[in-house]
Amino acid sequence: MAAGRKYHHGNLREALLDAGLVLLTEKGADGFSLRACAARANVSHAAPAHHFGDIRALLSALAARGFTMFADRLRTAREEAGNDAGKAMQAVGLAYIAFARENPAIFKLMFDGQRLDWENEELASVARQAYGELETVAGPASRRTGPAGPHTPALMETFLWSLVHGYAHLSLAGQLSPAGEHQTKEEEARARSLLETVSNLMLEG
Amino acid sequence: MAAGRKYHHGNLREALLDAGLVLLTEKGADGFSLRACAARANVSHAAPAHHFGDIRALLSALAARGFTMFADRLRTAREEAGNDAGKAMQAVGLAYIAFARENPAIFKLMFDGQRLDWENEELASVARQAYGELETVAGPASRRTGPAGPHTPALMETFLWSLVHGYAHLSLAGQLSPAGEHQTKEEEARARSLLETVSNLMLEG
DNA sequence: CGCGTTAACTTGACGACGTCAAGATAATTT
DNA sequence: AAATTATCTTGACGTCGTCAAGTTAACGCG
Repeated sequence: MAAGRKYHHGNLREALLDAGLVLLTEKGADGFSLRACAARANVSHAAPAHHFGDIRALLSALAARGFTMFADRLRTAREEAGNDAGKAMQAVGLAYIAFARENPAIFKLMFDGQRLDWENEELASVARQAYGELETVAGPASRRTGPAGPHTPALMETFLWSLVHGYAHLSLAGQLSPAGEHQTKEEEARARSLLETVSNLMLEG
Repeated sequence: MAAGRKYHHGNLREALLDAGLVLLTEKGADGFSLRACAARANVSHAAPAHHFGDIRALLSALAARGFTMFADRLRTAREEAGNDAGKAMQAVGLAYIAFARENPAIFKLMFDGQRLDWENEELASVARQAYGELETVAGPASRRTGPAGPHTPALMETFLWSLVHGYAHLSLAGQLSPAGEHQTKEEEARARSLLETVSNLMLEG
């Protein structure tokens, strides 16, 4: 057995999640693997199997952690924005995009859908929490009548969600800045004016 | 050497792309691999290396094919919608989402950004073409003044793009239908009313 | 306290993957 | 016809996720 490690780790499950989070944030999705997680937690390559049946379960638990951080971030933004519906919507939208840009690998994992097990109740629960924040700020945009039918709450939520999620995803894919440029500042400004426009259209249109 | 194959394929490059496209559409992203492409084209596992230096180059060429189909689809939708700006915007938006739902693996590949080589000029060119369709239908929404600053063309393009892309991506991630349900019909209707609302807000707001 | 049971972890193996190096074959050029 | 070059094969390497079997330590029970 390799040097300096006890047979019983004691808290391997959490240690593997910590390791996974570090790998994802520091090395990106390419640097992540089950074996790399195990190595970083100082256990053998097959140790994770006991706590997570397969890599799908590990990724789902990681995504759940991501959604928890995500929901916290959105909630904080909403609370700090106060009672102004427009400001709240903009703040939550910007927080959504900022989180994606600051945690690209985790964000992409959270919305993978292919590699995650959505039967996992913890994952579904924390994801629902994050969605709740969008519900809250999109709610005031709903009304009984509109130019093209009623603006139901569900429709306004999908509207806002699609918009900020699309912006975030396109930004991570490098589609919003001309090839390879790291124009963080400029993209931040674009996101801001986009959300100003959107909140105006949704709330006053 | 394995039975029934000639040493010189003659058109291996295209055959590999065909194979890749079939694998992606039939087996999904998990069923795709360089070796699987080679096997399907009836050549050895290392044959692709000569036409595509690495898997990145093969994926980029595949994505380029995807963007070509995509741009065609968007252009057709726009042309069939006629001169009504609202109808055109809705038609292109719906085509964007429909393409994603009909070609999930290719669509995800096209917007991966991690696995693609955007220095590849063919890829960049066809992607630009697809974006041109969005430009065309988003253009009429721009105006010099708005409630929150000017609605520049670039802003309206980003608006529309983010919205339809976000909807498409969330739909593929299974986030828009409650867990595992294949509500194609219902999601189609949701997309339709969403785009009606959006085009109204963008064009008349 | 001691002993058996069980949980936690290791070791080694398997097939599949992308990539590289070396060799074989066929088309092209001279 | 010979030499060169492009194309493709074969075999190998290290890495990956997963499985089976063995080893160690913790826990429950007499």
